[in-house]
Amino acid sequence: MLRLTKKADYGLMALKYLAEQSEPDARNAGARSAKDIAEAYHIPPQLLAKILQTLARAGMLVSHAGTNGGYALARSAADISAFEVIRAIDGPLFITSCITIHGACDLAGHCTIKEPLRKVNDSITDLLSGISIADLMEPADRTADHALAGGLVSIAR
Amino acid sequence: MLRLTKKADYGLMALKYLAEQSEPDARNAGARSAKDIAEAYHIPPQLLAKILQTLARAGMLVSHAGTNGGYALARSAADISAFEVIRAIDGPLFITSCITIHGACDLAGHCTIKEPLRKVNDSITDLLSGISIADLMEPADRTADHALAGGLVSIAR
DNA sequence: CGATCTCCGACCACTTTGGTCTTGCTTCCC
DNA sequence: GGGAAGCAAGACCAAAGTGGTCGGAGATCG
Repeated sequence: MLRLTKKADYGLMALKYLAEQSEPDARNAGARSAKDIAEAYHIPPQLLAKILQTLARAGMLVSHAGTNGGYALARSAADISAFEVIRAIDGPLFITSCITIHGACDLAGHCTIKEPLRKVNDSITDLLSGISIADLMEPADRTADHALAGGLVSIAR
Repeated sequence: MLRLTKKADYGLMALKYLAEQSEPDARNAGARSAKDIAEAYHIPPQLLAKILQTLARAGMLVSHAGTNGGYALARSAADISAFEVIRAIDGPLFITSCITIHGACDLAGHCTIKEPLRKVNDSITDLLSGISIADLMEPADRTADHALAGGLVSIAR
């Protein structure tokens, strides 16, 4: 269905939340517990915890255990792309099922449509790569226009 | 995982096959049985049959029962977009799970990332809408370049 | 008219996803 | 140093969606 999973959704929301919280001041190093984030968005705490762990393992977040611990962005919000997040959570994304990591189609010579679709796949990848967590924080309208017209992709209607 | 299902893959392949077969001459009105197409691509015949039924119901194919019957394109290959096919088979595609047909997010006010992602969603929709079955038939390299550079989307690397 | 071919709709099994529970480890505060 | 707060990591479960199969209904042609 060409949709990204709820987990990826949650991950993006959490990153955006962390980016917002850590920005205004460095009062508490921007560390927020998984529970806090989960409550802010009304999502299952334990599920979010697992997602945050994944992102921490992928190097996008740093975790701090113990009292007053939590998660914080490992990098600047502008340096984390939506594609990176989705890839970390949902795994490598391939638009067609016949495109494997080896680039070989399981239908060998029969599948003749994979090449054009691979181009589409690349386009989507590029599109998502050009959108950072920082972009998500901007006012809705400006955000997309910025991301789309800001040098990466332009759509001609 | 942002992937389209095998069914959609099969559907696109079948449409491409029908477009190719019906093009050179109108010997048999371009009608091909589901079994023929399935054998050509080595995919389960009955599964393909179901997919073709769906496409027929969506108005992209016309079916003809009985001996020497089969399916044929209802329109020109250039008038059928990849998006239309995917939408018919996999249902409406929404990149985020919180974007419903009503446009309302199930997390009410909490979900703050849906607006930027909706733009991404629209971009992908436009991208797929600009690719027709006819485009799939062209030589691989020219195809994507044509579809991408041919007025719809341009990628700046 | 009837045999055969093809479409058509319901049905079933498996994988993936979303979500929960349990256990253990690390850090901070008293 | 002991306990509480919080992360880490694993198994586990239920629901949904996907991939695939089966038997019947209807049309065509000899």
